Amino acid sequence: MSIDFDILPSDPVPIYRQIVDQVRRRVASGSLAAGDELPSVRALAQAHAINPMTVSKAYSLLESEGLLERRRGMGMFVAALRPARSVAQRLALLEPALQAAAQQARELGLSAGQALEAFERCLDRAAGDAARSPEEP
Amino acid sequence: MSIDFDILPSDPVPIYRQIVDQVRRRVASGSLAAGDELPSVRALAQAHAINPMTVSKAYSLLESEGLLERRRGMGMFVAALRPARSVAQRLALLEPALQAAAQQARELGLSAGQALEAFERCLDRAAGDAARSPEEP
Amino acid sequence: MSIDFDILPSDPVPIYRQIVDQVRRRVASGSLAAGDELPSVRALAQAHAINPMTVSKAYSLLESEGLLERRRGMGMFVAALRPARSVAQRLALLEPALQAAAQQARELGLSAGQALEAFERCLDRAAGDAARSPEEP
Amino acid sequence: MSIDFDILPSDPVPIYRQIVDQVRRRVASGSLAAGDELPSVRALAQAHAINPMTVSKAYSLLESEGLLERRRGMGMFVAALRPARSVAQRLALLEPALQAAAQQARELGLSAGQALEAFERCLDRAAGDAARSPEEP
DNA sequence: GTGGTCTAGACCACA
DNA sequence: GTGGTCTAGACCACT
Repeated sequence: MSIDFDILPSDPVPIYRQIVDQVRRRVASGSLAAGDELPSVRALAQAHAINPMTVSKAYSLLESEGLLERRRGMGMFVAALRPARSVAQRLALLEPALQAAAQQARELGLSAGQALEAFERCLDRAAGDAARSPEEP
Repeated sequence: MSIDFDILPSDPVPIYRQIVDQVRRRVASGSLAAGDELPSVRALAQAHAINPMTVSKAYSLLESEGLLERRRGMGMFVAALRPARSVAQRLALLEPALQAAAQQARELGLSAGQALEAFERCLDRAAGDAARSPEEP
Repeated sequence: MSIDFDILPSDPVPIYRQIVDQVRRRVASGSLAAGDELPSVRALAQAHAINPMTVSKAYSLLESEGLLERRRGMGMFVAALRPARSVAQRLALLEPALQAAAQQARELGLSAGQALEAFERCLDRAAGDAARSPEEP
Repeated sequence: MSIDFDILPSDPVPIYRQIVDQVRRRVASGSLAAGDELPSVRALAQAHAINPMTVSKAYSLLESEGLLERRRGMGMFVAALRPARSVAQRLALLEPALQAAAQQARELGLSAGQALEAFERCLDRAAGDAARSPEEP
């Protein structure tokens, strides 16, 4: 309930990386706020049928990054002093993915209009997939 | 000269994959046409300070895929009977990159409009970077 | 009031260990003398926002070690027959910390003189921080 | 020959941490210079009879810290642009260990002179342990 | 050859 | 209950 991760074991990007990336973005967006508790290593591992060490590795990375805070014997929490970032900062985090897509579109000889239209469809689908979209009432 | 690759050794996607993907997309778009010659393994390796075996692996993959043709003593060429693909086919190749970006945008709490706007800027920049844009004069 | 602990929850050394070590050293130096009362578990826990069980664990260790004495309903006291130790014994307790620092200094390529000078500054600062220095008026 | 680590499996500080700390200090001192290759994960693991994953964990931390650079398929190297640090910077790295020792000395009721003398003996011993001291001819 | 990832499971330490 | 550390060993990917 507090947070559900999308883990795709078959994805080429490693599982621990999927966790790291999702936490990063959710903290940036404020959907994970300072002080929030994360699911325990064991709970997350069991929920997705992955190894606890894989989860632990992700959490450790996020801790050494200053995004999470370990409270001994109690669990992992979103670090204090981690306010949600501004729209500009969040757009900067999105930039690399957009640039990669733009380069591919160019190499594929697609027009900007064609690429934008396809992206819009993807965005609609992504919003629909979410349990409840943050966009509309 | 005929073709310049964007190789980023520090990118998480392996170098040989970067080469393979770029060739695939350029053949799909027709910017590499049947019969065109590719840079020699040595030339490409030297130009980007990468291992010749890495280039060779990429070319071999593309050859076994039927996209390239090795002419002994002469080099690698785009195989005949490799017409550019339709727009729909090329959009399908672009899809994965767009979906990844869309998911990230959602996790970052960005609206579809904000994401689209940012993507448009990336497309403009990508077009500007190209020696000559395939879209308009 | 009688004794103030330096507790750093983020320190890699566990909290209960920080308490145990500080009590041990203060008893060795005589700054905690036989019969002195220690702060109650609750008081110490509240003062440093730590778990009472953590304090309790530290006190229990010190009790089983013979350093402290639990007087029912009254609190914890420094055990009788616990004379301050000799300078040589106290230096032996300091040794591990000095050896660790010496090894680090060597790995950092610092000369003995540079390390000693820096240590002297630390000692001065530590003396200054103390309410009243045990060395001179 | 290139680099030998001091690994003490019985030390309370975890093995991977011992490796991380030693690399950090050696890079700071210049005894490991930019571009130097580190022992391979497997070699280091075998030499000290520890698990390759333990070494790998240490190297990964150092990489994410920017101190080491992974060259795919070739090994780990000290990152470029990692000049040895100034004496002041190296003293700053030594500071925490010195402060801990100073606080302990104070709690033990030892005079600054007594602590300094003991530290000097430790430094002499540390220098003697080193194969060849960097201090004298 | 190199490092990366993941698993399964043990054991420890902390609260 | 929590996370941390380590092992043993498999499999993958890159050069």
